[in-house]
Amino acid sequence: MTRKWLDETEERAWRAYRRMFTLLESTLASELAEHTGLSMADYTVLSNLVEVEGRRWRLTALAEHIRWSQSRLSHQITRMEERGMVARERAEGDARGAWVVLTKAGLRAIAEATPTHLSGVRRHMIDLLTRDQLRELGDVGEIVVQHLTEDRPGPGSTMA
Amino acid sequence: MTRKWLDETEERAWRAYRRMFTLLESTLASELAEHTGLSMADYTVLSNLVEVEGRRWRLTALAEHIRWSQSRLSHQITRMEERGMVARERAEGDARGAWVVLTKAGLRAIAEATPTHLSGVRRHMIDLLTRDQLRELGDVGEIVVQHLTEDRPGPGSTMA
DNA sequence: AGTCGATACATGACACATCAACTTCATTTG
DNA sequence: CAAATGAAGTTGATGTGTCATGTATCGACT
Repeated sequence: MTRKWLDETEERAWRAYRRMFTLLESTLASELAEHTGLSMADYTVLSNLVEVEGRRWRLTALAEHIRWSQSRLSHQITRMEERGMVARERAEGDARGAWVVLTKAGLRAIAEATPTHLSGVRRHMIDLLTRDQLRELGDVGEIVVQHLTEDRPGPGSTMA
Repeated sequence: MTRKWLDETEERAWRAYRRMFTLLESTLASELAEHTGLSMADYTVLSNLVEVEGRRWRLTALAEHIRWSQSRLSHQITRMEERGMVARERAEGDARGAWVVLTKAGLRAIAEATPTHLSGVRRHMIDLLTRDQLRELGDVGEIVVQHLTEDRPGPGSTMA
């Protein structure tokens, strides 16, 4: 039962990583909610819309990009639509499809939220680390990501 | 709008980190669910119970430890109680309080789940990294964690 | 044209998380 | 010691995610 699965260095890395995520996420989420009224889910959708040509995504493509299930995205878009931040448009040339497009209100919202959010990212993480640590973190992330995308399952995720 | 908030190195680190988490989490969650029928939430509770003296926690203490709200934990415990993995016991000496204790079934469940889970952690992350990278990751995590616990808010989190 | 299997998306039921009360007991304090 | 304050947990309403399924359309093949 008390057999060790990870040695000391490994366990320390794993625990620290996990705790970092938990704390960081909840801090960023509450700062974002407090300053802008957006949830992380909202932010994910909006920020992905704003940084793309035409400010529109096909539902499925976006879902895949942010690793959400189609269903989750569809529900989320429905709710955001009700709040006027995005709109659906029928896709020309494919009568099944639809675009999610950013509205003026959505654009305003993300424009306001971005500084808040990224300054939090900076204060609570980026600025605490050296250039080397940032590079290491990038390397580590990319290694793991690459491993996990060498075919692997699809959606069923938790966030962006 | 296209003003840069993070430089290239910073943005790469941030994106890689985030993507790593998303992928890792969903992979580990589905492997765990498939092999053991437990959710990550179940695993979090069980693993924290098993590694402590007496295999019991006071509700509030556990909630704080894993950074959940009391309410969330209470609901989760109720559901796990229905499945027979944990039980509540009234606390002696404090008639308001209650202990969550691990049951035999819960012990069996976590004993089975741990190898599955940690081998996933290993395969999908630990074994991909060098010792130095593990140490760096540990350092980075601890730096951020320390910063975020220098008073900071409480619960309102998302996971363990 | 007609069938068939895939694709794009929506939906409703259910599981889980969050939020704001609420209950019960402990502790402080005037 | 009574009243107030606070701590420990619970509960129910509501918001959000998941799963299985439904509907429409597309594309290919006959």
